[in-house]
Amino acid sequence: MSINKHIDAALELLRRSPLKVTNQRNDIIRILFKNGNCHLTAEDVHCEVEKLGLNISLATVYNCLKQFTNHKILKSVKTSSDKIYFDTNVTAHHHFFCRTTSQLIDIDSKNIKFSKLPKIPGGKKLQSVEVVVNITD
Amino acid sequence: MSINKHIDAALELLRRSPLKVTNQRNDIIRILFKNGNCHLTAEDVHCEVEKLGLNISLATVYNCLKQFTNHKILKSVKTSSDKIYFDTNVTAHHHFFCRTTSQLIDIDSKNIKFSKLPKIPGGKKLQSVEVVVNITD
DNA sequence: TCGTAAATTAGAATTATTCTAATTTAATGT
DNA sequence: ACATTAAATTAGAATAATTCTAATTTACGA
Repeated sequence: MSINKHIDAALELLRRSPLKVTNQRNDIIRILFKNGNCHLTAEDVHCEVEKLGLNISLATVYNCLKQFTNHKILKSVKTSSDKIYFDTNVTAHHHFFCRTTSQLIDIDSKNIKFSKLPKIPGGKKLQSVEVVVNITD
Repeated sequence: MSINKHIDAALELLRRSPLKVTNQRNDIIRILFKNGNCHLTAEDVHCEVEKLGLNISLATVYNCLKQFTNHKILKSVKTSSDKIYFDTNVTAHHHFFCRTTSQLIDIDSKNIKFSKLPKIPGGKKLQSVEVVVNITD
């Protein structure tokens, strides 16, 4: 068991999920959550895997990130960049996206409030409201 | 000259831009703007090109859409889908994105109001605030 | 310990998009 | 009108991110 609360919490989510607990999944969770909240691409994670000398294929990295997202261990974020970012913060929140550096920064949901929201089209259900505040250098 | 205001306005924007006015660009503008506000992918546009028997290559469709976006004749929208949607509405506004049907629906900016927005990180400049209201069937 | 469904893997395939390099064209100045 | 030239068009190759395939391995409940 690690000393890192974020890692422990995520490992716990994995154990409670219907997903099987494998060495690869444990390793990937340790990589993702070791620095608290962050935004990593599949390639970022795979680089870290290589750096640590772990043998986890790129396909497995993609599979795990997708499954973790399906099971609310991660959240995926799309921006005007062409990569998928995986966010270790699964609570409702928003993002700054810097178009110069392609960097994502969390915005706590208490820092964005709406005084007006539109009516949901008939027959549809609200799922989530995502705000991206685009910034530049 | 067409009878369609949207088409005429967009053709006018093209003429006023530094871009050269070509048959392909005029044709693509007619396809994009004939139905007023809409959200099309490059593939959508190319299908319509084929259907009309116009000979415009896919590469040209991509080039034109990108140039139109650079010159504010179009706006590009990224969603949790993996395609770029091109929006004929270039004014500030937001979107519903239906995750079931992959359909985009405009939200007029007067229907979303903020009572609180976050402070922009130091050294950065605000570019735009984009809201996506995700919905499902 | 066994059985089986799920996970992993290497590499191929796919998808959307961009690039390349040769050809054609639009718009400018004469 | 005509030549000039930078921009646009094109087919097809290339790229980049991601997903798929099919064979092998593994986790874990019975």
